[in-house]
Amino acid sequence: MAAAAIKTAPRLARDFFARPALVVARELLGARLVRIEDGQRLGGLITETEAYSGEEDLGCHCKAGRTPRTRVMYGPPGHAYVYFTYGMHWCLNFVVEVEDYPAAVLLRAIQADEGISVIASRRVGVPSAHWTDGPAKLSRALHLDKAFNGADLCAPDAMLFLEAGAALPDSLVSMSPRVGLNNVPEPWKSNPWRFRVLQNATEALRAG
DNA sequence: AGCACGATTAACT
DNA sequence: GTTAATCGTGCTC
Repeated sequence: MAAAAIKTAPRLARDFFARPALVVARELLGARLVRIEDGQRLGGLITETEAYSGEEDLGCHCKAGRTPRTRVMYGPPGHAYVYFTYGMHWCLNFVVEVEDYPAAVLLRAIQADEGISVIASRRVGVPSAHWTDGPAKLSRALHLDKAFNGADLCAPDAMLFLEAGAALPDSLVSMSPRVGLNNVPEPWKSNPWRFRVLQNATEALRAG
């Protein structure tokens, strides 16, 4: 797809994020993630998210309460929470709900369509279908790391932000348990707080 | 100071 | 299906 065919849309503002994590996670599907690097737009349409909300959610990092790592999740909504895991991976979240209540939406996959040549250079040897189909993969593709932890997504000069997309009907969305919570007790392990755009719908998104 | 584990990925068998 | 890579984080001693 030619870059010229991509239309910019209104940015998602703070009030979009200041809602329950489950609502934000669902509505982010179809929205556009944009990261400005060296004056160039990198990004794509969001196809998979997960919701994490509250200290009582034992799948959430904030089950440990306020710590140096979780500090930004207790801050105001509309900021990035970027954490490091497995000794080598960065994962991007968006802080949601209200200040002093820890909640975030994990970005698990995007359909990249801007800055493709830059993304390709970071994913040498990997088929394009797998460039950004995992939380750590998309962070690597867009060069997102701890430098973005706490970044305000709603600032006028933000280098990382979201743009509104077309609303997706429920028929194109699947809900399932969150990934990677194998040692987390029920019911949090099985709560269907993972949201995905169905495969065939992803193709439709790509076509526009 | 030491330890076990992790909101993952890629490369195996 | 299994497992190594690799180190920050939060917990225990």
